[in-house]
Amino acid sequence: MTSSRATLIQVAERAGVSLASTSRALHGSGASEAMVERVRAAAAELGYSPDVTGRSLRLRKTFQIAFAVADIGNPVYVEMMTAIHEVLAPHGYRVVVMTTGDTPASTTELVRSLGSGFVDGMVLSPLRTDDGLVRAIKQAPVPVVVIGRSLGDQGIDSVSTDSAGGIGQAVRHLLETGRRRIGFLNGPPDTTPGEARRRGFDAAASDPGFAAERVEVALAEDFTVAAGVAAAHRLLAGAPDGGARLDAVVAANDLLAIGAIRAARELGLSVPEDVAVTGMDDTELGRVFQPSLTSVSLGSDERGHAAARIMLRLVDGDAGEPQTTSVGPRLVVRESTVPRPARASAPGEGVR
Amino acid sequence: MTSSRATLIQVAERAGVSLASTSRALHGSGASEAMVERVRAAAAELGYSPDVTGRSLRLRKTFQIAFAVADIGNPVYVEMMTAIHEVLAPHGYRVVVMTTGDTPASTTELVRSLGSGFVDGMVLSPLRTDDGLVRAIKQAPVPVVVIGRSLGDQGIDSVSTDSAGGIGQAVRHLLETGRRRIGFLNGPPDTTPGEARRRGFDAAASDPGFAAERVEVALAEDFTVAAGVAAAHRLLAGAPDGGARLDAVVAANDLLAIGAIRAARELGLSVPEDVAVTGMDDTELGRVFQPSLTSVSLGSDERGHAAARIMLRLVDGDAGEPQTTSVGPRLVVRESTVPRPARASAPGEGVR
DNA sequence: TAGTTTCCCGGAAACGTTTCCAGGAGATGT
DNA sequence: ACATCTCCTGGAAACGTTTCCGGGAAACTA
Repeated sequence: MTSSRATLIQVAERAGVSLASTSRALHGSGASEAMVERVRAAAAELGYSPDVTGRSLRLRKTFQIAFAVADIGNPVYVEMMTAIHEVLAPHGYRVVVMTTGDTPASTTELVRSLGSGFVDGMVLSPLRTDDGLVRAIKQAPVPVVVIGRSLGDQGIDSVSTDSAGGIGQAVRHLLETGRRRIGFLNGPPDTTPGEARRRGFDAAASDPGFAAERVEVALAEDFTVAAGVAAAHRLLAGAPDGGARLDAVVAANDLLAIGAIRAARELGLSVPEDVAVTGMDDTELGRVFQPSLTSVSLGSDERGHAAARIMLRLVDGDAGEPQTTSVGPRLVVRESTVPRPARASAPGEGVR
Repeated sequence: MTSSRATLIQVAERAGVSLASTSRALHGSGASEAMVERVRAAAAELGYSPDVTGRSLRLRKTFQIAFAVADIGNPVYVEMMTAIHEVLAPHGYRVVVMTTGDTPASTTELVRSLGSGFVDGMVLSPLRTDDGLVRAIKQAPVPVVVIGRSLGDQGIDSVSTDSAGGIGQAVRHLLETGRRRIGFLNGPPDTTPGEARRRGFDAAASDPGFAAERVEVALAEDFTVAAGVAAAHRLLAGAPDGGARLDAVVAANDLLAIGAIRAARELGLSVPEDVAVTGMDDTELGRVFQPSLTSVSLGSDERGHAAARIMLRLVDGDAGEPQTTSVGPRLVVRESTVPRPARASAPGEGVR
């Protein structure tokens, strides 16, 4: 917190050369060996470090990428952010975290604010989308890569995953392991993830091979453990018509799944013996939980990586057609669905 | 991704007034009512939004604050980041996430890079510290607030917590609930948190009222669940001299604690009946775990809030003496230490 | 040796904004 | 009616950097 910093002009004076040469010697090309040495020495003496705001203004480039989600505390988004940072940092880009708010309108406002030019691009994972948001993204003054929905046909670069298909994988797994009375624990259906999960479950349930005898659905107020506990209680409290109790719960989310396990325990049911539970997202939380959680991985880190790589391509001016890249869902079977755990691996397996 | 954006000059031309007046009309004071209206209209027609890089250059202010830690995926740091963002965003500051690397040297390098002026300040939580880092922080060209160690006497603004005292609270709690053979599961002792925990345990163990009959220590390779499992196995495998097995484990961290619970289960021990386990940090993970984890809260969000508020004060030029503010540790008793859970509250208690 | 190319260097402009400064117009006071 | 003051406006400079452009010297070719 000391003396004001040295500027390029001062370095130039110190080295006794022009400003232009100084700049060239430090960054660009076209400087003689002697010049480079001389300027370097002067810069070192003065402890010069280039000012990025001046640089940004001239270059029209900030070397910053925004990452915007509704809830930066959500483990899934944390994983994405980490992945994005991993890819971007080595290329000299900084990551700015932002929150979208819950509504399409607030998200749209955020996208519009990109006009201020504080970042070179934005990786966005909107919780809810509408036409206005899509329009805003298309008109954004900097590249926007969307994680969550395939908007390639809309002319928007996006990284998607087949979470609907993932729900299908979970359902099939439960049927294959003998479950017949299946509850579907979803979050708010007006969100992008909620809508996709619902679609996935409906598709699975209308499959010819769908052998379930009983199906019930409950909606949690949001994608949290607490909401999951409450909704799962309704699901597991007992069949309203006196039918047999559910023996499996497909949760839209690891947090909801853990809520379901908790509710089951509170009702005196054991997991997986009495009721099997599947989650989605394959979070650390689910991996270390006891019983460890069977979950559909949606490759949060892969998606983050992919989005970041697309972003790098875009900010380097390599435009090309907007495209949707997709990472496949992958069921990871753990203790919460199979009575004799398939834990053939070493202690602490799946734990980082 | 369309036409290049409108500049203030274009707004001025459109409004038919000078550049200076345009700027004043939009931000500053000293513009007539008519002028403001006229300029506003022109700006609206052109869809003008001010360019922050130009603004930053002139104002010598970026409205950005860096948040730097070793591992941005760590739940504790995520909580801090969220808290910091909550405080700063309403004041118009953006948060830039950065990683310090594992060593004091890499952290020092990061602090030095602040000379480039891409942020107005940095909230830093270094994993390891040395004299060079302390010097670099003191000489940093922008305010730095350190979370983790009290460096107020070194002339550095910092937010600390008494994690050593927190370990003491955990130990006392275990003694009070009848435990007598206590294991201490620490992380790398050369880290700031590791060192503080060790100090705390040593202090507790040398207290006159320390009634334990047996004490053992194990060091995990890092602060992760996997490392915790491995180290806890050593701790719980049985006393080398054939003495009675430990009946309590004080872990330096929630992740290590969960590792310990897992190891206990693998050894056929039940928690908390056979062995009680305490964690530290009071993370979401520990709250939803089964058994829910008795943990010492170090107020990650409080610390984040405090650091952000100090930062706001600093960037607003209100210097004052560097100070250390401290938030107290707070033991939260849950199922992992008391056989008959004190869960008097509603289902899903402590779960967000 | 003269002409041509290559290589470096310095001057100056530009990126978009805020603010200092001077001046003009109108209002107020005597 | 004149001086003084207040209020508003426009010109111009400044923040720190990169890069275009022109020119001079050196190196090459014929």
